[in-house]
Amino acid sequence: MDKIDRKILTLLQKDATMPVAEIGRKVGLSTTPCWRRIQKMEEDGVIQRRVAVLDPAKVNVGVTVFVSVKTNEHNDAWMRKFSAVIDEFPEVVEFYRMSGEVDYLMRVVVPDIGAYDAFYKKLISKINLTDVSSAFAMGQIKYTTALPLDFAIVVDDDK
Amino acid sequence: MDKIDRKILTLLQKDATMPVAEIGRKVGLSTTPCWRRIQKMEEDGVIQRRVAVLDPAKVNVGVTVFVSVKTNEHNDAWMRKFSAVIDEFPEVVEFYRMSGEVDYLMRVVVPDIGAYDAFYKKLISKINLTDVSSAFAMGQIKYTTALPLDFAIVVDDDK
DNA sequence: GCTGAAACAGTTTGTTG
DNA sequence: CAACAAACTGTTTCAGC
Repeated sequence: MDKIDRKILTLLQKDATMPVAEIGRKVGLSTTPCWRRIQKMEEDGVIQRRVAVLDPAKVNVGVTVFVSVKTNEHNDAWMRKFSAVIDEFPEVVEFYRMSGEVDYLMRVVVPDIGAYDAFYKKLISKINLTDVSSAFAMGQIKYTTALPLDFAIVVDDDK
Repeated sequence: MDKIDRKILTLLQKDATMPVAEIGRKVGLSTTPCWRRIQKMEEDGVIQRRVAVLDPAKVNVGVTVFVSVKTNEHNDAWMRKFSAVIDEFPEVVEFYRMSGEVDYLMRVVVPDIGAYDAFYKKLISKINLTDVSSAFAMGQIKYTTALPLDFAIVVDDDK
């Protein structure tokens, strides 16, 4: 991974439809070497996939709720069970195991508070949760799928 | 938006490189009408863009931190200022205005705790924040850019 | 409004400097 | 390694149903 790879990734994180020839032009490479670099980063799994990003409001999931869960079950089996349950809910778009006060945190997207309540009831019917608290977002000020590349390890082999 | 549109979006949210002909085959449509539907959803802004999704660990941002901010400044001007500051930090990938206890919540991605500390110092040097608390994620169990389509309004004009 | 085919653009591969 | 060009694959447009 060198500076050119980073530039390529920056461009692809913004717009994955950009022709390889144009990417090449922008990073100072012709089509073939640029294409090979992209190919390699896909093989290496640096680029995981290319996806379409939708407008949440336009598909009627304009409300985000952060759900914090505390539990007494601090074991691997329970975590797997919980993960499996969450996997079945497409409205849970992010799910983290936390350190500190809260044990798990998830981001849930729904149309409105009513739909959140329905989700909540369905969730607690599927798994026994000790302590759940919900925080509603009044607005999404920033959301990006683009990761910062400032920390990426630059190997820059020979030059 | 009808059931076919939803199927198309489901496929494109998973893999935006799929040829239109193949999408058509999967939803029971030939290339042209399928292409027109996709085109229309892009014009309408339902599909916002197509992006490359990277592996966080492979670009050295394997650690997620949720940062909660409470403030006394409950006015629009301050919010704009705060937003503008946050926009400058690529490590902040999500930023929400919250209801309840916490006023703002952001998700920050960094390589390690040291980098988080550097981020934190830089942040508080740019804007005066009353009460900041950080919660570290020990692991990302689920992360998807795919929104649930179960809530999307089905218009289904004539049929 | 769909199908099928033709025209076009972009990708992918191979040959050469 | 990069450039160039040929072959291929997918996209976009258009005529006919």
